[in-house]
Amino acid sequence: MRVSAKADYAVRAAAELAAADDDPVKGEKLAEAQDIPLQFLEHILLELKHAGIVRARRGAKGGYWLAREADEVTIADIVRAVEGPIAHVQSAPPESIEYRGNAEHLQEVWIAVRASLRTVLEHVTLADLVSGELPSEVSALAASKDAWAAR
Amino acid sequence: MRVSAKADYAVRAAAELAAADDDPVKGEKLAEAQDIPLQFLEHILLELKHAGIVRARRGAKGGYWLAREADEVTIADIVRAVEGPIAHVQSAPPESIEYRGNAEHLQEVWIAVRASLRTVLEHVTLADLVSGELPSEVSALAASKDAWAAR
DNA sequence: GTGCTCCTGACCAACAAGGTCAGGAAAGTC
DNA sequence: GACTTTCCTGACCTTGTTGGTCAGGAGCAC
Repeated sequence: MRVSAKADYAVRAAAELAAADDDPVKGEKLAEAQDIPLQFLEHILLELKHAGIVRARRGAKGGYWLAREADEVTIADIVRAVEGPIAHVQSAPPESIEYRGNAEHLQEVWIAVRASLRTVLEHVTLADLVSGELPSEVSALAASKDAWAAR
Repeated sequence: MRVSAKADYAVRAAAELAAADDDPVKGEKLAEAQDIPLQFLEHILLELKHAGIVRARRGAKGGYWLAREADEVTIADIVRAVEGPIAHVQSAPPESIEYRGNAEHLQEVWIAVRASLRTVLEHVTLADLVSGELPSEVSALAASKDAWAAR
């Protein structure tokens, strides 16, 4: 239940691309802006490219840019591109697991876990992230005092 | 963003203990009831014991039982005992990370992710799980059509 | 003392995380 | 056409995690 460095880096780089608004941005500039190891970032950007989220051109004047508008790319898209499916249990989707005995209703719990993750990740777009205007359900979650307490 | 086999096993075993209601249950019986490799399960139960969730006695008539009432143990307690903190980013709690440039608001997003996980995991108790009567927010999440669709 | 059951550490193979290194292949510039 | 720039790709590396197994010790009950 943790967020990998790769996913965090990917979202941060994508946020920079969203702010650059279709102008190609060099990998090196992204790496500097977000303090990410360049060569590692290049691998990540390649994955985002293969997922159809980002485009790229080589050579002078080359760089990376978003394949879609910033308000049509969600955090979930990016996390899935680099980490794979969200909220799998034992590497399988929760709807495919059969539980027995007293754990029978655990499936519904894991489904609810996935649904709750989706309500955040699929509703925040890169445009939201850059502008800081998160969807109301999300900022409500982040606003409660409890949300900031470690546990 | 996945649920490990260990966490899944731990919750399932705990559900069996919750149903047994303070009678010591042998590891072997738990392993059979939930189809978990016995020796692996013993390690997991040990972790639950160290976390103060479970108690145990050896010898004939020995076994495991819950240290607290089933309605006072949440899924979050169990997941934390075996997987560590929920929703850490790059192995650090989201409230401790500083984001720069266009990713500045990413912190709020990760905080919201953690909060949304907590609304599920901290509100479902073992008693809820065994009875099948999940808290209304949770069953609402699990009930929506979308929640069961793979993506 | 003799089983029974938990407790614990050691070990193991496979894989993921988080990178680095080295070179190739396009795109633009002169 | 040569040269530079920048992306593209695969190979490699170290460390830790996942998902276990194995072997023995320690406490409890009879």
